[in-house]
Amino acid sequence: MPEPDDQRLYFLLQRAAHRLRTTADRRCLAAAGVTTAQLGALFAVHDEAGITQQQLACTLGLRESAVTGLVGRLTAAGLLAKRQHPREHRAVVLELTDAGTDALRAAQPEIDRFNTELREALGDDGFTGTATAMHRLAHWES
Amino acid sequence: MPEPDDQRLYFLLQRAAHRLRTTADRRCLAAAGVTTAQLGALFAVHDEAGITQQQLACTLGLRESAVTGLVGRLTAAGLLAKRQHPREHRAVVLELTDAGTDALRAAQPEIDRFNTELREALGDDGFTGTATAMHRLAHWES
DNA sequence: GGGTCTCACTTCACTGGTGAAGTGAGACTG
DNA sequence: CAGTCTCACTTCACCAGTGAAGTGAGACCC
Repeated sequence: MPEPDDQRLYFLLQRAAHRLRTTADRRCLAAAGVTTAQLGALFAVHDEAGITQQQLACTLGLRESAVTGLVGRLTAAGLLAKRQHPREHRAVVLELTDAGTDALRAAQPEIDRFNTELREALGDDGFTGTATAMHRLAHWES
Repeated sequence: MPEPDDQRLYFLLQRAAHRLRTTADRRCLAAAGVTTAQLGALFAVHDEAGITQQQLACTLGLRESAVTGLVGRLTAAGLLAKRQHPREHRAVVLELTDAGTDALRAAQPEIDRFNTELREALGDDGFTGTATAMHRLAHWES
């Protein structure tokens, strides 16, 4: 029988996301010195070298101003490098430094472990079902 | 067939949570002048008048320092009042002001609408399944 | 009576996000 | 060729959170 709390999916989801985020951030900081938000950016640049900040914002689902900050912290940490775009004077292209690649490699096992634990916690069916639901919500219109 | 993205439940969940949060915040700000984080605190105080900041932190799943800030903004806005605890000199007890009650009432329809839309987007089964999963993750050990 | 302990709360430096306003070099127009 | 437009990026004020260190009035023990 669902309690009233179970009706308030929104608050439940926010709490779960917050819980997971702090846990994962702590682990990734210990393992590779980066947060999961930073890892997301590093992964995006790894998957598409020479990406612009605007494209990165779109990929991560953030505003450009958020990306300015995120990229600023990553370049300050020496994990990312900004270069001028060959054709578009306003744009910058982003690339991983060696240290960035190292950080990505150092974090990978922790990410895999975390995902495995998530799968164990939810069961295979719960895991894929939740992934589907999250995908739907992330791309939900209005 | 699940794409590789669907394997990375963590990032998917963070994106969905972020998406929902910004949308819901925008709507609640327009309807009642408060964010969903603030609504969470107001609801908690409404459900348990005379709650302390420590209990509130526990209820919301936050650190006490986060609650200091949250309560500070809410008292500054005149939605919450701090009083001295009758027996424990260090503690403060929180209570809703009339304006706080009004804000809660103004936000309620928006919350209900949002939850209904969520249910429509996921389907009844998806909704309850997701709620169960979120509940499990929010109370997950380690 | 004085010293120490307790512990709810606060403060500080930081990450990470929004949204609105600003910037400025190149393209485009007359 | 001067004026205007475009638009990727930046800046600013704000909200929301962590984690570590600090604070201080009352309780407790000699």
